[in-house]
Amino acid sequence: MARGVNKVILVGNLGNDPEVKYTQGGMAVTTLSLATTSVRKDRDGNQQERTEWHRVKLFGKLGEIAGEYLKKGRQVYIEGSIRYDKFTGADGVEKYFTDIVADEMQMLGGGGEGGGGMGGGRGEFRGGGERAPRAPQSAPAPRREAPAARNNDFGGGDFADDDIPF
Amino acid sequence: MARGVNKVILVGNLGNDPEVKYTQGGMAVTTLSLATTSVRKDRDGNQQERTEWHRVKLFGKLGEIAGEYLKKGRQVYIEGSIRYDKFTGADGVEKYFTDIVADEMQMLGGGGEGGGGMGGGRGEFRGGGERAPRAPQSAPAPRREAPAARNNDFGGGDFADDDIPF
Amino acid sequence: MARGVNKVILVGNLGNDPEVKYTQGGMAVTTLSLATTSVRKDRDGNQQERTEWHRVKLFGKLGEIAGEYLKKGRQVYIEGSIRYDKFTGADGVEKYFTDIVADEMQMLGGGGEGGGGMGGGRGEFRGGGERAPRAPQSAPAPRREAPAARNNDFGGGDFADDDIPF
Amino acid sequence: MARGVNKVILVGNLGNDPEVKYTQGGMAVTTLSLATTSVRKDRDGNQQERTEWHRVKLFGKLGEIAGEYLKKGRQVYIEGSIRYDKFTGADGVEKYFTDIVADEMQMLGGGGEGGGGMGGGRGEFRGGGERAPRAPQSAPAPRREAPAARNNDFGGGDFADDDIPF
DNA sequence: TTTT
DNA sequence: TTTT
Repeated sequence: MARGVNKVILVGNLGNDPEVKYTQGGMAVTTLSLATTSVRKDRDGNQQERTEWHRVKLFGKLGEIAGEYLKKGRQVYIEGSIRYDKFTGADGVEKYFTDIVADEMQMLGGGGEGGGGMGGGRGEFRGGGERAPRAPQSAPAPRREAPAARNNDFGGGDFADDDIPF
Repeated sequence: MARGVNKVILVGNLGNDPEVKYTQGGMAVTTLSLATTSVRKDRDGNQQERTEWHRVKLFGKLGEIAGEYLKKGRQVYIEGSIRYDKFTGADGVEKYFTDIVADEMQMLGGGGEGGGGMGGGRGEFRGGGERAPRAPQSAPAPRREAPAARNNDFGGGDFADDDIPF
Repeated sequence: MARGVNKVILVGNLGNDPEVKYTQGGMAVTTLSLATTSVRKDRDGNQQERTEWHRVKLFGKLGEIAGEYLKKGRQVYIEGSIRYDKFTGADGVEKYFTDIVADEMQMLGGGGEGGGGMGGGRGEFRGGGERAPRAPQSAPAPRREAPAARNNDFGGGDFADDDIPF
Repeated sequence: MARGVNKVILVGNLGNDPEVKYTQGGMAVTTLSLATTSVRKDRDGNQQERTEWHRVKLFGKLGEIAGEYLKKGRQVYIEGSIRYDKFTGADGVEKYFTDIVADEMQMLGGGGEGGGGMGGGRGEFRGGGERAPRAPQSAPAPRREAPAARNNDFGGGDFADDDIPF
């Protein structure tokens, strides 16, 4: 990436269960509806609330993990970037969409029906857009240990370089 | 604010001069068009670019300062939050808008026609939505010193508390 | 503030109960010990963990709220800046300290003894360094509603300006 | 990474040229001294400045690029995490160090001797800790195009997946 | 030690 | 010293 920074950090609760789809290539594309609420006082001193509903997209392994562990009501930390898209419908009307493309996810404690999920586990995930196995059912089995993954974490490489003073 | 985090950090260049308007109450509402570009390789190994154009809104004093110092091409750091709005047009068609509401701004060196602006000065600004004087011309005069302001910086207060070990 | 960005975002768990002190001027100064853990694979493919312990300082009302609601084990979101300090001890030896000075705090669900605290409530706080009342006992009484506060939130002002399209 | 968020975002100027060293394994380890300055008013209404000097470490390719393009005075955007270290000197005295470990870097316009560097180009870099070629001189040749790299960008992989709607 |  |  280059020329610019486009970074979004969200902490919010899911308004619904994640929606997982797969591309023809077998890559998971998961969509979350995430609420963040802010409060301020109006000029009469009354508290006013406003909730933003973010549409968050998670690709590849990150999307699979989200589909596996997140549930409606769950609180989650998302780091990603904003993407604006425009589509022209069959009726010729242009439609605009704004997505948050996640490249990191961290489940937070408690909240909603999914609260405590994963046996109370909490984990951070950074999943990549790498091609998922063709069979989506092969999503990662629940692990006892809090799973960890992140976008652009291409397993191999020499990053496990003991030279780096971790 | 409460229940959630909704934070955006952008570093980009202005596609146009800032557009400054004033509310009936005399508050500045400035709109920036800010580009952030990312690069990736497609499956054929070719570099692909994608540019997002963010619509950034700055209110009050922060908006005045932006209107005063920013120019097309200028590089700027913005911190704020995402806001989604929906309007129904006269034709009954719903239109969606996504804005980045700035609560901090920092001019960065160089870039475009405005490059070096402010006599080469660079400054961070945190402006508030506080009501501006009715006469918009009363925007802060250019200072030799890099001006500083930020949203929610309500001048007075006891924040200049020497107890705080700065 | 000016010329630069110095921003820290942490999500971690408290290793101990908050430690609250008061300045002569009556301002709360609360210190948290906050753990963040990262995991990586070493070159032998074994998972390695590393935990950073951050010393987080919260001043004024924000410090009072932290002292009131946070407990050992609690998960919390902190936004602030890094501050490096050097002191010379009575023995003439220089000692270095690094603090995270919080300007926003958000309690997250679950975790530790304090888990669920506040009647299960969750809240975001932005507290200021404004001078606290001389009597520290006057910390905000627990509210049923998730309290909200933030640094530089100087209550009054005109920010509750209905002109701003919240 | 897992269980926690430890994120730092800095925009500052280099106080000196980068210092590049190499591990026995041939990996670049570059150190920057980065200044961020904040301003506030003391209780007498006088402006007070305070500068933090951050010690930023960049490993692998990211370190090579930093050593190649950054210069004293240059303004730079850094994203990374905080790492606290303790060493015991030969005299038995414990010494503490705090580093910012970069995982993304973005050169910003203007500033100091290096100002405009790279033929006026500006680029974002995300370099990895991947093992560099044994011969450090083989650092990437200056490119006309703003180079791009980031930590954990393990070149190959399937990330160039045209399925992902970029 | 930067920058303004 | 936390958490999983």
